[in-house]
Amino acid sequence: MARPNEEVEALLREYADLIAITGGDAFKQRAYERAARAIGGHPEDISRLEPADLREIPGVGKSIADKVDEYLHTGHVSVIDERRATIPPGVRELMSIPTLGPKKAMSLYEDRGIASVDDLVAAIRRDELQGLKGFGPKTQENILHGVELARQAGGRILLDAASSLAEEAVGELAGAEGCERVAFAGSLRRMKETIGDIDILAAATDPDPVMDAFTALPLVAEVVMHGSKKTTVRTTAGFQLDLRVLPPDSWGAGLQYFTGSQAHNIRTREIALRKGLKLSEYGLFDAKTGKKRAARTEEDVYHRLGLPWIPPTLREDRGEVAAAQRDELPGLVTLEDIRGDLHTHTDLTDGLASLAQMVETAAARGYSYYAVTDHAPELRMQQMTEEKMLAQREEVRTLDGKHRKLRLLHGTELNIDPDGNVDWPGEFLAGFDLCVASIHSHFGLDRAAQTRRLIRACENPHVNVIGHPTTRKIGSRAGIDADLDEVFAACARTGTALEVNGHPNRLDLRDEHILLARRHGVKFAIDSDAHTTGELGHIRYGVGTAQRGWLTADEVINTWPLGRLRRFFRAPGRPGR
DNA sequence: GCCGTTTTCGGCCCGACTGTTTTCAGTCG
Repeated sequence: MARPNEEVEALLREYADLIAITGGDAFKQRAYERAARAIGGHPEDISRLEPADLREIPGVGKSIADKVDEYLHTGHVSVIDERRATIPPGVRELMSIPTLGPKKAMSLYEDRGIASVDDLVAAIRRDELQGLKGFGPKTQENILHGVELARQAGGRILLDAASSLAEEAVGELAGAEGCERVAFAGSLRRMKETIGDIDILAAATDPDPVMDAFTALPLVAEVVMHGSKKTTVRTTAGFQLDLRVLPPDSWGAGLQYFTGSQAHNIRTREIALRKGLKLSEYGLFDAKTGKKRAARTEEDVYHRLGLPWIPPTLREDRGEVAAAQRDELPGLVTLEDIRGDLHTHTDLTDGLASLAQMVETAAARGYSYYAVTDHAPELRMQQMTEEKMLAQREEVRTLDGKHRKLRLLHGTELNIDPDGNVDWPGEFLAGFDLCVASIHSHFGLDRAAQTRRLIRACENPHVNVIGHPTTRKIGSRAGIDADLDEVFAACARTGTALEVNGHPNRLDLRDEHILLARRHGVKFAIDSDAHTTGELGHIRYGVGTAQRGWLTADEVINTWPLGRLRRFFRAPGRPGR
């Protein structure tokens, strides 16, 4: 579904880069970058929008809407093709090397004919950059180092890995001399699905001991940049951490600034400007007198801008600032709202912990209900049988009541076959408290077939939740191609919940799909899909993703009391249990 | 190229660090 949006985003980004490389208007370049981001993050499939609707997307005006329309109809944009023809594609590739931007890339091409990363490495090795302005020995060394690092991959990491790195660093820095406060900010605080680098913010009057503690962290392999306000290090795995140290009375403004996103910050700074104020990481100041108006807490900064505090997971410039101005921010679902987990596994199938161990951990998490949903027989390697399932149900009923506040639900995770059928006949399915149904095979069916398949699963009266609906795996498998609008409409019509799977390599549905689905009035289940006791904690990434999709607790069925949840599972059109 | 509670023209976020062109441009976030 997101394909056309992603294609257009990439195209507009390329055009923005080409404008920068060829020395075009910097504001025009930024306008294209902004429109690219907005289209990439737009919840609706843009190929279905009329040009007039395209212009409703922030940052998209007549000129860009026309280009997008041209692309959607012809597969090309003539002015972009023309601009492309003037610059070899490898020149843009040069900009992927850290410290090389458009100016230096163009200078390499114009003065030395360098048009690829390989050309550049060869030129440096042959010492052919002599006399080229801006390319002294240190710069050349940095370029070679940057190319080497890029070739070793590194790249973005998943939320759980980023969280543990950040928590380790924050824990260590908290003990540094003079460190009054320390926290992570950036995309990790916004719970973005992958993290490119970790931003840590500390408050101290004297920054030096904190900086020194940072560069001395055991995880540090290399100090990239070391100043008195900002330091950057790289881990042995090639991952980057930034530390900013600010005066303690700038804490709130710093946290606001370094949490981003960049697009959100631009929005808030524009509001500041209109109010005759200037916003930086040091505080909110009167533009004329320079007098400080707010800085101590994030709440102070937002309030002084005339806004309520905006949760970090919303700060993506997807309309949250306008919603805040109208005082219409959603009351987001929180981890504390979650009363139970509806998708988990045990060692009866591919989990690693016993039912008793999983239940014990669920009870310790304070849940009021907990569903075990082991795999059904069509996932052949799990060798599931009716007998095994019924034996597990006995065990569940026995364990139920061992924990005073925790009710146990016996469920299963069914497999949706290519035709949309699931394991087991209806009479057997009727014995479960709930059924999650998921796609585990035939990922390559065409769009029509996948759409039909998912809708049929929704229409099965025994199916309560569609598990990891797109089946994507971050960084390794694209989601299936289906008409998600049709699928979401079917979920709403049949009272089937969509899962927000919290496993860090799934996060499925993802934020943008959640935004789209909730327009249809769908309900959601935030699940861990845990296969170990520790993975029950993954539900927090599901909550983060749900927040990024603007979900309120009422839209999430596993925030409801058990009675309401059971009524939802038996809603009209569904068989009695 | 976009946009509007100062504006349909004239703005467009702001600061840190590095390397090098010894006073600042380029890059980054």
